[in-house]
Amino acid sequence: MSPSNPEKVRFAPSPTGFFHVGSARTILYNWLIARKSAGSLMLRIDDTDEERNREEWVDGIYRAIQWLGLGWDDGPIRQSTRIDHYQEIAFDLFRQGRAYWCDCTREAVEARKPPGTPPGYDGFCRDRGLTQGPGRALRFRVPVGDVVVTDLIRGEVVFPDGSIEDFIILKSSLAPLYVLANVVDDIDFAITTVLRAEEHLPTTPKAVLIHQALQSPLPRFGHLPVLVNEQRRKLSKRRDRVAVEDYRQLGYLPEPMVNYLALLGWNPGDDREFFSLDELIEAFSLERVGHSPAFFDEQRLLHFNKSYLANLSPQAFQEVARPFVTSLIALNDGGEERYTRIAPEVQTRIGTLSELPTMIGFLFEFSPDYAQLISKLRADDVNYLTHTHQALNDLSEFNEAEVEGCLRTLAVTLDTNLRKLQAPIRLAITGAPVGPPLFTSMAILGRDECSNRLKALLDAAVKALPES
RNA sequence: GGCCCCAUCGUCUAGAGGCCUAGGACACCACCCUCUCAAGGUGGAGACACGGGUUCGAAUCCCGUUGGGGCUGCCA
Repeated sequence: MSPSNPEKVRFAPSPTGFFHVGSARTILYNWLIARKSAGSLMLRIDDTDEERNREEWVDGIYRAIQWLGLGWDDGPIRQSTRIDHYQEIAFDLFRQGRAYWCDCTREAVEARKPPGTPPGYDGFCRDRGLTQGPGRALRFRVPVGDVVVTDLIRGEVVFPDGSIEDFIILKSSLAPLYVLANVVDDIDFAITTVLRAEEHLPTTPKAVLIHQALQSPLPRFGHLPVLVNEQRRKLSKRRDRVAVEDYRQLGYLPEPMVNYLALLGWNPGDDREFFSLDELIEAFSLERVGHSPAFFDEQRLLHFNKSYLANLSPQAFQEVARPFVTSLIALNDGGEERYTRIAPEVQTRIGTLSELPTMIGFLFEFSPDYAQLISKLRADDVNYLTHTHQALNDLSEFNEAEVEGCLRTLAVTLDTNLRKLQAPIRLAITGAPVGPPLFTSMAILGRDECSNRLKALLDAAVKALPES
């Protein structure tokens, strides 16, 4: 695809909660368009609703964008600092007869209409010639005629005459509403393309109308399919786990998150599924964005995370994983070395970094529930453990190869196989039936610690089952 | 209720009238590999919502039905 004209796009979240994955996808697509066209992305904080905004959410937005590895070229600008400007524009609209003051309460509007009538404003104050005053909001006078929205993704969407009510652009408190503020900003900052979630499509004709009233050329609009949960409902901060921050804490990496998000609603047209940011810039195009809602599938996200973890260099893996185990490592004098040795062994065994402490904790602190371990022992296990304990003590050298050789020989001697023999040993050494490779783990722990752990389980077992 | 959007395996999707016996990926199942668990390898099961058109020919175009979703706030 040949480079197009530089796009000026914007990402305009409102700080009313945790930054969520839908927002992450929206800024990603905007960012990709900006980069691909050698244009720019503006970050705009839509904080006109002082009731619901909180400063910590603003910080959350910055942090999340940074974590994702994205960024912005212009801003951040705060709509809350431009209130006067929006008001001036609104007053202009009033002076031009494109807006009128209205003192109807919601209740009054409902009371006027016959029961069962659809909700919505009835235009009561349209021609009352009200002037500005307390309790009066400013409504946009929607002109007669269909409104056509040309959408980059969906084509022409027609909103028939009469389907758009006279909507409020300034509250009675004179606080501007978001359609107005957005249009004014999009004009002032010469935004060329407005790319946002599909839930905004119904308000787009209002934006178009304001642009026309302001005699400003329209930006291009594009509406991305919404992200839905298992019940196929729009992802909700209340019902669903959607906070980018949550995924970060669970041990998801930003690269697979971005990669997964890119593919939710867009596809490259071939079978590729792994993309770096640069490759995304190269491959991305709005033409290949889908039309239908997409389920945010954690299972698939996990797959991407796991793949990325597995493909990290051992050093890189150690570094990204370290924050999840620092306190564990500190528990043991040789903790650092143990961590370094075990890290490569678990790299392909975890889906998220938060699984790490459970998987390798036994190397740093060990206080298993022996009663539970004993309940997992099978008939021959005490015998196996006894022989293993002895054989390992007799070993001249204690390293991974020696331990493995010893146990393989022992398995033959005991007329069993390694699979069966290692099971109780693993329980004794790691405290769990599954985990990292056993021989490596034992070598890391050293002979004494292994011996102690084997003995401990043996003693506990003998005490619990005197007959064996 | 009104307006709008959407409709291919369970999920994300490929498919822009014949290349489709519908392809890939996740998940699932089986087998192989294997010190457990993973990873890796091989194979399997699994979808064009329905009904009418248009056409020599439809997953692809049109209409309708059904289903799902979004909006319907002096929120964004």
